[in-house]
Amino acid sequence: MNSLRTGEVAQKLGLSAQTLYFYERIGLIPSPQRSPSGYRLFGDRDVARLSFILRVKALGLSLDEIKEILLLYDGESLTCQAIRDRLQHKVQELDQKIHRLQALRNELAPLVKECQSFLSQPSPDGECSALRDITGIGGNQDA
Amino acid sequence: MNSLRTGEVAQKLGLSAQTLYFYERIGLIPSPQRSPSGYRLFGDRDVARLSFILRVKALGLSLDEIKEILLLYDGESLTCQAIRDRLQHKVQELDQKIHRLQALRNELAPLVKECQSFLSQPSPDGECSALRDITGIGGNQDA
DNA sequence: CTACACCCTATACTTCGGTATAGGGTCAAG
DNA sequence: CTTGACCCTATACCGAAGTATAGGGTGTAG
Ligand SMILES: [Zn+2]
Ligand SMILES: [Zn+2]
Ligand SMILES: [Zn+2]
Ligand SMILES: [Zn+2]
Repeated sequence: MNSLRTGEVAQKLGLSAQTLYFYERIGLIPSPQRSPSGYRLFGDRDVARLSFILRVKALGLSLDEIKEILLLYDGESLTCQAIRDRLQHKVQELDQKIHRLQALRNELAPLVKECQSFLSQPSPDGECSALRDITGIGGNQDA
Repeated sequence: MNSLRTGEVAQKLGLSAQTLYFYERIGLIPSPQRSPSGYRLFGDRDVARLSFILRVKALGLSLDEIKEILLLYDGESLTCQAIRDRLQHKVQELDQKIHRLQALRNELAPLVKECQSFLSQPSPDGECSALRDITGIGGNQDA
């Protein structure tokens, strides 16, 4: 029975009003009721749905993935299995992303070390090997 | 003395011509010489610069970060220290990103496990606790 | 009545690293 | 001379998740 206006919901959930419009536009939430003058009135269910969205978003799911889950929910076919499949898929994606980033990190880190040791103990030829490795050119040079 | 046309450079480096135009537009590479009829003619230095860009991009630096380095290079102030600072900064950013993703992963994984064990051995009340945790609502429900 | 806070819609803009398209020019072979 | 491969510019578009702005309506307090 209690209904909140856009600004109140935004305040409560830490969103902007624009974000609420946006979620409505992309079909993540249904268009809420309106007051006679056209103001949105969000009921408890609307707010609960938004809370769910934010909770799951914080777990790292994209709005599209959340929308998929909510479609199942709306169709009353949101099962344990469906959730499990999606979360598992997401975990795998996260693992892949983590591995890729670690691979990059492990290529970058040695170069830093190399530069570091060169800075503390320059070799006689005056050129850091990491700098040379990266540029593939050597230090500065013209034409 | 040998100069390549756009398509040849693109072919050689595994880029599209559009990408070359794009790099030129954003100032990553200088506008190369032109033939009398207006065709781009990339010299050895141009190709070397592009190779550098691709090499460093493969290390995970953004085009903006690469541009910064190239500006130093163009100003002949590309030092070991400058490179080291940038790479170190990047490594730190990668570390942060990795940690964030791992935190997400570690929040998600237990939920998958919970659903998994519920699927193999449903509890009497017919509701998976992970499903309840996530939705904050329980299974399906209306108004 | 008027100021002000709040609300509405529609549209454009943001970042990033390009890709796609439209509409035209150049050049060598046949 | 025409065909076809190549080149040019300018512009729009992609995904993701919004943010910003313009231009207007509503509701209440003084
Ligand atoms: Zn996926
Ligand atoms: Zn160095
Ligand atoms: Zn940074
Ligand atoms: Zn479950």
